[in-house]
Amino acid sequence: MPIVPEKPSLDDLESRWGARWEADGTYRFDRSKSRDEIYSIDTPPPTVSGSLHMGSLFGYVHTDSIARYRRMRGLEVFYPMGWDDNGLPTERRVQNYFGVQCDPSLPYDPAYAPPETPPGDSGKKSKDRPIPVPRRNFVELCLRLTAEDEQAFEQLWRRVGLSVDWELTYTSIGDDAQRASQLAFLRNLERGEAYQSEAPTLWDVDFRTAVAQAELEDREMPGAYHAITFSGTDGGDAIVIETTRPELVPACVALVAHPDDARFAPRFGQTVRTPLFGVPVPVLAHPLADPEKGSGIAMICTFGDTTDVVWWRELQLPTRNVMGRDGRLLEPSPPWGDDVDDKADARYAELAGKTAKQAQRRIVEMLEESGDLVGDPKTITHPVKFYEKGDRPLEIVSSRQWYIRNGARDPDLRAQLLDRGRVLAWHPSTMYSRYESWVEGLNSDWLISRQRFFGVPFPVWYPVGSDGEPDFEAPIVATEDRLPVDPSSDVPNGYAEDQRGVPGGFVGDPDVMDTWATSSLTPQIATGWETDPDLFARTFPMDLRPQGPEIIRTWLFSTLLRSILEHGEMPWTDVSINGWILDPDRKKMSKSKGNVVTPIGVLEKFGSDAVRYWALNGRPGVDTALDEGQMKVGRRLAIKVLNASKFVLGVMGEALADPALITTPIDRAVWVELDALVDDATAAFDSYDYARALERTERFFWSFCDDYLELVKSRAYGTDGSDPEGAASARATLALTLAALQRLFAPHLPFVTEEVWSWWREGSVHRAAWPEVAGATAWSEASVYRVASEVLGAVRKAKSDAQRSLRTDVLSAVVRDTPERLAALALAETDVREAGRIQELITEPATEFELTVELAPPEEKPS
RNA sequence: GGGCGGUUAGCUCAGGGGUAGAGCACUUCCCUGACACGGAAGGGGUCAGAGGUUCAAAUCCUCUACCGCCCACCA
Repeated sequence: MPIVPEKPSLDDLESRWGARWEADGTYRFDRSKSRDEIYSIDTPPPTVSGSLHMGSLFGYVHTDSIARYRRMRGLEVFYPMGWDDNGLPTERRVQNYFGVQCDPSLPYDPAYAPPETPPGDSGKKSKDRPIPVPRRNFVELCLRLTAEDEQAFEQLWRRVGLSVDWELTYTSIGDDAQRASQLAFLRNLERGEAYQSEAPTLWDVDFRTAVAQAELEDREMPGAYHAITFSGTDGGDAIVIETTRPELVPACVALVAHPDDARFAPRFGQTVRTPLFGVPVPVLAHPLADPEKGSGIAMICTFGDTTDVVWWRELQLPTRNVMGRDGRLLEPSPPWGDDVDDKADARYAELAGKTAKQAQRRIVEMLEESGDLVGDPKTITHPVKFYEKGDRPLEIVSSRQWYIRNGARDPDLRAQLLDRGRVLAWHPSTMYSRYESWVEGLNSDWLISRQRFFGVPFPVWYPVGSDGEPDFEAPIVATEDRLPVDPSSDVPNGYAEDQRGVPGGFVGDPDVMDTWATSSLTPQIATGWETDPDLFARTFPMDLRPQGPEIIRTWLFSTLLRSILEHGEMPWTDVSINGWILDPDRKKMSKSKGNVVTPIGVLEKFGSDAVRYWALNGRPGVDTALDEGQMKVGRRLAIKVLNASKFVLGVMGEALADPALITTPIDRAVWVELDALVDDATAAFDSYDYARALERTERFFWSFCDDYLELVKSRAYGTDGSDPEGAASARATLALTLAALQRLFAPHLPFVTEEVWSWWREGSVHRAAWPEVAGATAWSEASVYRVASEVLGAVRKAKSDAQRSLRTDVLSAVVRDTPERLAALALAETDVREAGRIQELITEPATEFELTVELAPPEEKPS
């Protein structure tokens, strides 16, 4: 006998069932299953940066619904969680939170304690200078803060009902992740896929690190074209160029125009002199020069932008570097030879030490004084390259870095990556084009080294020659059995610690890897690559990679690349790309406006199922507005599930969902519709369209409550005992439909479905079998259910129009409709009359549906 | 500059050759024996614009406009 609470409620479902699932191990991964019985998910490790926002919830809920669906389909779901605690966001947060800054030159202090009253996450920048902290102490602070954040995230994920197996959790800075990162790197190195190179590199002057192509973004910035005169030699006229970066005039190594540009063709091969410094530079031709831009001829500097790098490389120009790694102009003067203006060094000295901005102001004054500035600068806005997390434009400096080949310089590899991307099942399919345009636009190999502190170090040392200089051409690599290693504290085989940094000894590679170098290995890290071959064989390649659209070029591409390089196969078969969260009304949320929506806040206000309902209404890949209205609707749905379940269980008693008992035509008709729903929802989930599955299920459910329950109520109660077979049919249909609906809703509303399932079924609904199409057949051409629903609805409308209660008796009702539909109606006449309180039902053939009713007169109210 | 989406009711969005849909908001009614954390009903739309294909277009094709995103060597 079902045990139904007197007053069902959504209160506390999260904590009650959350604890029960944990205790029962409901989502525990059973690793005895074989690969074809397993569904394996490459969960995105959220960046543990201290803030939990609604965007974090959105995509994860989508994935969870997919995971729950697959689990109910009988697959064992491998659903781990990872934490991305590696890298710059953490470093930056630790700096701000504790008011410290890493100083790698300081020795480790085992007794170190952070400031007693750290500034915390107040959001205000401390006026105090940051306290310098040794590197290893700094890393410890990072670990300490991320551990707290990871707790907060786990609590949030549990609350929202993610069905992950929390025993499978990994972190991107943990030993396993470090080992995998270093191992994969060593394998890349062995196969020649990783290499070192000294080259011009995009450089963030604030973070003082190199930056990869994938981390760039353009920002529209104000700038100005400065027209500047280069005086001719060899009897030629002066040439006017336009530049937005006049401060780089001292770095100029040539002028360049398009080979077909008749204005400059006579000057090709001639020499001109730079203003102020009088440095002779050649006038050259290159097809990349755009005759339409500026004055049609550009100055090439080392280096103002990436085009300069191309020209410098392809025209084999000398280097005249002026930009320092701190974003200030270098001292002393760049190498410009002897044949220069007498005042060249003195003039440059006025610029040296200044930031690019300051230097620009000064050099413009100098150019005005010397008369080399033509007219006033013309202000423009133009796109400037920034590191996506940075605040100042990137500079280009020459530095030694590690790279991994990614197809940018290898047409065969690029073609292979495009082909592989095409066989991935993209959900939605249009997302492939983003991958394609990224791969087609790759212009450099993947720069994986970063001049930072908190990250996975390169497992590499360099021998130090007798001159005290490291030999970068002959790296000493760690052996695989020693991983993970930290070359700044570990010693290479065959050396001793006292040989560190001395002639004839060694030094460790000081850099750490790009976070994507680790994140690109999440499939390997999660599945136990090279550490747990048994697990690896059961879970790799994985089935699904869910992720956001903004990291297709980073996470998705790099993961695919490394899997192809290491395993020669794809890391997964399917990828689902979730949409973006938009603020309500596209207004920016801010604390001052008081309209910030926090996950915890809405989860408490509406309940987890309601918030999931909102998220799951966002179509795959479609940007979705944050909408508390949808959460309200979700809450109402969850309450309806409680009440409808309570009612159905009360009416049907101990009835079985035995199809053989379903003999009444309208019950058969409902069963047919249920079959269609199951078919629809299953197909939707199979194509990763959780939103469609939810929408269809919800639509059926409301009609089931409004119409079917009303229609069969009376018959199912069977109070007069006149139709025992009809009562049994109704009860069996109720049982069948309720069981199906509870399971169809389970991936979306895990808490309320588990609650109502527990009232009458053994075990978790989340381990119950997904409903199957039964192959039901109806007893009538027209759907008895639909005709009866329509008549019932018309009766309700008539009562509502008359402003009468739905309890009002109908003395007589005349239904006009097609003969076919009237025949269908006849099969449900008793149910319709009971539900509508119709005393006499008359039918007349017609071409279309029409209903007229005569209502009982209102009762005199007793005074 | 190249590409991908989008434009449907006041709002948030489904639908995708055959009479325009849902929820919210609004109006009216109903405390009916599951549900007032309810329920019933109603008003409200030239489906961005223009052309084309078709017996029939919100839906397919072409172009235009605007919005968003991705990519691009950005002097």
